[in-house]
Amino acid sequence: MSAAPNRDRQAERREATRREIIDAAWGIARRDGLAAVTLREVAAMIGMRSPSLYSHFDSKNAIYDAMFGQAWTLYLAEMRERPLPAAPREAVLAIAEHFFAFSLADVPRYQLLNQHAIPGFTPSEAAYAPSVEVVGLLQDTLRGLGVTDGADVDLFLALCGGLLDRQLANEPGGDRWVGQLPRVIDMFADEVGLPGPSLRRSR
Amino acid sequence: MSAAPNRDRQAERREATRREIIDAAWGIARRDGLAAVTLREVAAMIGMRSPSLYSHFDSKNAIYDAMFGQAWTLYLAEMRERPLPAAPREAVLAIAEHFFAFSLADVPRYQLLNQHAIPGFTPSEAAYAPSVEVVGLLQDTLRGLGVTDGADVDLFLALCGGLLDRQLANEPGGDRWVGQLPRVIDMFADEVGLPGPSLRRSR
DNA sequence: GTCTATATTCTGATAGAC
DNA sequence: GTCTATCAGAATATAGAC
Repeated sequence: MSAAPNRDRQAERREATRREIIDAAWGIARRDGLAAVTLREVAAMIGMRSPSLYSHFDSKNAIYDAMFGQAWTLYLAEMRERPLPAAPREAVLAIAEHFFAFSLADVPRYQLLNQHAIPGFTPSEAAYAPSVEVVGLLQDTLRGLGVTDGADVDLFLALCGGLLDRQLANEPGGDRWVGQLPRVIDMFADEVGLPGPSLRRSR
Repeated sequence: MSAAPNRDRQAERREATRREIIDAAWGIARRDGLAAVTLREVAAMIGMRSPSLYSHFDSKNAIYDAMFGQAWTLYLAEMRERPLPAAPREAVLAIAEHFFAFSLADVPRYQLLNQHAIPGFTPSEAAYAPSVEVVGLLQDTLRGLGVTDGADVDLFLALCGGLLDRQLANEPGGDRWVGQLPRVIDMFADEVGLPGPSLRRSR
């Protein structure tokens, strides 16, 4: 019931080209910002002309869409394979630290995933799916640690995003805000009643 | 030592035209978003042609710059004339509620003032000045309430921004995040040691 | 699938008459 | 100060040959 070998090779080649396009777009975004991504330059980076991209993506936004889905899928995979400390308070901090590290490692990626950085772009349902899964996994994980209220999950995301956004907006590259993460996680853990010693004093 | 009356009238007229241009730009931004502001449409809204705008502003970014300065100046004025409750905890909540109301009343304005929403735009020092004054006034006010550490001011801004950003990004028009403001201010007040009863139970 | 060539549209900005 | 006319350039996207 499998397709002919020739078909497999073609599909593989197509997928490889799609990935080349997406990688080139990420490269431009990291170098010059998300808005600087143009079809001409994406094509040029992989030795193509811009119209050829339309053999692989229906539009420019379809490229952003693929980037969005790919990045959330990567984050989901990292979440799944990442071991967590047994102590609830330490575990919540580890989740937040992972999110911070992922975000700070690639700011344009953070802007695409978490801010509305591209005017005309709204992710498709398919690309949105892994981000929904991330939130679901986060909810399950937090529930396992004792955080059962959905509003508490919202609060956790707001606290993390608040530190990250201020850091990136006011002092990119510094740690004036993100350095307060243990303190904020302590506040959160106290608020929702997680046991364990203070994260700040025990370090 | 004053200028001739004719000069005053001319200066007034010039200032009025500048304000017309800025108001038209705000109108477009509120209707279609910040990025939708074009010189052609700004000019059309006040019965002009786009090249005429260059008699009043050096560039499109100079218009954004004036909008930025104007909005922060307005917020600064509102802060100054707004009375605060005597109880520290209530006062901090009132400051945050004012910030939320101002932000939610005009989302594109919030994006211009607090997010990096315009790719090529960086505010000039002159336009930035009132925003620095706002932070200074906030620091002074919080100090008067017992919040003396600069890191605590950073924390306050991160907490407020975190709720606002998540609300606007995920559920504009709702109150799933901003409704948690009293809770978050309670957390902040507890953390920095402000006296007074819980804001949630006393309401 | 990739190419050349081009359509279409829009942008901010400038030149120069009045 | 405002206008007409235009520049110079960018962008996404399409048509059709190969």
